Amino acid sequence: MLITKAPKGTQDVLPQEIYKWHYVENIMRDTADKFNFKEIRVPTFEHTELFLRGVGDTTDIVNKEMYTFEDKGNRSITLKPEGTAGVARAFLQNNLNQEPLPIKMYYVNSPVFRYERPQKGRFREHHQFGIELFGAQSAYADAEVIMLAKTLLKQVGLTSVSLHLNSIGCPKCRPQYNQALKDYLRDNIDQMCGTCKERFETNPLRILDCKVDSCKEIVKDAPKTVDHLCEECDAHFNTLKGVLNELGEEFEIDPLIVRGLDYYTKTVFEFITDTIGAQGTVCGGGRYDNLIEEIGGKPLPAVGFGMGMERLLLTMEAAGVKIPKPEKIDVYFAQMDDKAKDLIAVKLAELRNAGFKAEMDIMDRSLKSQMKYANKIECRYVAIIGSDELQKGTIMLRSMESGEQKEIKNDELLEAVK
RNA sequence: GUGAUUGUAGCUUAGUAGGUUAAAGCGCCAGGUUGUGGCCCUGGAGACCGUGGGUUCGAGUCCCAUCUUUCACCCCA
Repeated sequence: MLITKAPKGTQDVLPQEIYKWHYVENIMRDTADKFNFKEIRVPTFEHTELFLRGVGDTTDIVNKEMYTFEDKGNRSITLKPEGTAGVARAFLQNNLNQEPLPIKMYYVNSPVFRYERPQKGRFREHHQFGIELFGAQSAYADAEVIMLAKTLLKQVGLTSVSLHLNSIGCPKCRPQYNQALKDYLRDNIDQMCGTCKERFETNPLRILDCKVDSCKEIVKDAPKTVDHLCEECDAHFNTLKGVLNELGEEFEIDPLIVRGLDYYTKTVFEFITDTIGAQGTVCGGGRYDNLIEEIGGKPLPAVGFGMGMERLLLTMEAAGVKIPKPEKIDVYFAQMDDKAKDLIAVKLAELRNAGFKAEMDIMDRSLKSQMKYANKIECRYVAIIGSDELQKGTIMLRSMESGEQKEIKNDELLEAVK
């Protein structure tokens, strides 16, 4: 039984629905291209160490959600639980910092693995589109990345996915903020949940993200990161907000988004929808100025985001976005005489070479069945060749839309189906 | 990891208070006289009733376990 069942939390994308994926993938490529980002493809798995260092070994993702195993050479390998670390690794390994900066890259349909309990909009394997921009510290880089996401959403027909923005500061201002937060929480920490008690020591920032009601209540009036930014971070954030306003983009400052990956600094943002259930973050990203250094490179600023294909598709469906169906088949060849098959094969090749989408019967069905089949797979024309036509050197060409049918010469086919 | 939920033909479902050969619609395949689709008609294939135990003379229908589905928590795309 198990061998005919996909593992929990994974999904097949079937031939009948693949056009939906192609549709958004094409828009992603086009949009990235307009912003002059270039595609990068990196491995599906990396050395576990990369994620421990890059994503952070106190994060939930690394702690309990990674698909980690030892390969036959005793290397610890992990299926990537997010897209950025692998790209950063490739950036360093291939010395892309020696190329003219900034380096602007994207990836499409990149599989991401996390051991989670599946639910609506959440899977053990999902696919991400993502953007990484290396080398620019300007807030205009943040704006560019955010605008790319925004444009993309618009291109796929989504206008009501809201942008939530925050700044969580940098290593310079973080300690002061953590101090302020701890000072505020200290009196109430007893009433908070177990994980928050731990976070209080290891990563107080993440307490802001806690969903336990009692914790949320306490956190509600906690100091905000945006009020404790150092001069540089504050200026950066103000510039970003300024550009977005200038561009007429709506956003909401959400002091509680902190993101679950340790590499983020300064800007963090999410595009959130309330139409697809509890897992409403369609796109999440931010600035990660420490990542490159963290994994062994010279310090280099960077910004990026990841966008979930499955969630995007769900959101589009919820919004009633109409995705164009694949093009019809131009010509289907029906045969009523074995001797016609070679001729059909030749005609078929001619049509295909000329750029048409064409098929022939390879099931040896009756003419009636061939017609029924042609109808089901949606053809513009059926070209019928039986012994009569074979003799006369003609083809019976039937329009499946109008039902009209005419006999044409063999060599008139290309012209007739245009 | 926690809580709840689901599991009958490819799909959507029906299966009486447990009782003989498990139904239907859609889909699929084939026919409906001489070489032809979309409607209609007829026929056919297709289900070890998720799996493994148990209760019972007898279980798709009851019990247990397990896997799976779905939703939520958590986390995140």
